Amino acid sequence: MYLQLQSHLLKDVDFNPEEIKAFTNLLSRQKFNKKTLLLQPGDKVTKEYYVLKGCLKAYYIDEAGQDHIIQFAIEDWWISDFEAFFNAKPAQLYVECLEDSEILSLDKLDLEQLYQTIPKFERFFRLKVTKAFVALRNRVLSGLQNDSKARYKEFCEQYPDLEKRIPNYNIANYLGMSPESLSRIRNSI
Amino acid sequence: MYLQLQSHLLKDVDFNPEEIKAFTNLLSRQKFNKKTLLLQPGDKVTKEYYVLKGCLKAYYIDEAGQDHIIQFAIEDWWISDFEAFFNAKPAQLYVECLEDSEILSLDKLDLEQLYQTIPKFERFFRLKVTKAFVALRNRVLSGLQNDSKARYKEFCEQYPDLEKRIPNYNIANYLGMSPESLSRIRNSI
DNA sequence: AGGTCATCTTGATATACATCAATTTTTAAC
DNA sequence: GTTAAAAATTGATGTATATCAAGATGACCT
Repeated sequence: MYLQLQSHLLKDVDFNPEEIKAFTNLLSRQKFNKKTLLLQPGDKVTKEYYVLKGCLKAYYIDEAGQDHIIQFAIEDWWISDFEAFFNAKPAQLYVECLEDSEILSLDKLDLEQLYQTIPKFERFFRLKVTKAFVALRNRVLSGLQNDSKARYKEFCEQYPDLEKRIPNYNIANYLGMSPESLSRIRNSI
Repeated sequence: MYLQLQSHLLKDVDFNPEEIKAFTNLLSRQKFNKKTLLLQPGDKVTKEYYVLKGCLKAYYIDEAGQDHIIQFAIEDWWISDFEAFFNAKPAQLYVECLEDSEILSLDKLDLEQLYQTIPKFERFFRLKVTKAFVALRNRVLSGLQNDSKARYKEFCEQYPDLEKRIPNYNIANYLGMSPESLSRIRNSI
């Protein structure tokens, strides 16, 4: 059950079948329609979400009313308001389905307990955060070092699956440029 | 011994004295002069560094020969090429002293072993990475949402100790603007 | 199919900020 | 303390990209 999740787990840490079972037992499966909000600011964030199928975005709306996309998630990715999740603070982000999606949710309390009984999971999630950290660092670097066109090209190389699937204006937002600019860039390639 | 490190450890996880002892036993202390490189591209990264005293920067030089500062570190901060450290890859970054500095270094192998004997340290470093992750996320957001002036103001609020201590052109680089712009901004405030 | 709404494109204008160049101020070295 | 080197400032100009506005294309609903 959840074969893709299973290989996702085994990619980083060699769990045995019982450990995987213990983990999957904690998960609950749900379907959500496009435009559904899994989280919005103020919510108590008790879960993180693994995408079985579909596409989501996490974004933030600043004081000026502008929204800024922090991450996308498609199949085999995790998404949530991780800051709120880890620090037990209310959400600052929206998490919204860009497509009809099928999600596994993992509860924070269950996870904490799992850490106690099987410390290997502490390792798994440390590795996961570390990878996310590196990806973010590269996003910062890309922003400092590249102009819009180069940033877009890099995005396409890194996330070819996202580029096909996600509307222009969402990608532009993620890359920190206007939809008009992205349109011109696409045209010029 | 290493009182500041001790309280740094206890801030996130309640270690007992033996555990702290086990940790500090792994550390080795060294002094470095200003401009010394602790790491440079190609090095095997076997250590991460805790700053007892001084100031350092980690930066990257891109294909165009431009350098980009990824992080600063002063007293009570950790610094290294974390991507290389965690993934056992050769360094991509330079780590350089901006002042004469006193450093504790922690070896990766020792740390891995410590994880085995005292899993609490796995938790400690997971929390540390998580915090760094959130800080980076905010840096991305700040870059997307603010103009140069607002970014500088935010930097000053967040890191008042750095702002005083680090040369103009290093801060400008970190914030992704030219030294000239930062100078004008400072003048206009 | 037709109509409505969302998304994308294209052109004209505006602006924040980089770049270049020259000068002043600060720091470091002997 | 004098000189050299590094860092910071200031002004003039250029450019990437935002913004504004209008129109074209595409998707979705009944």
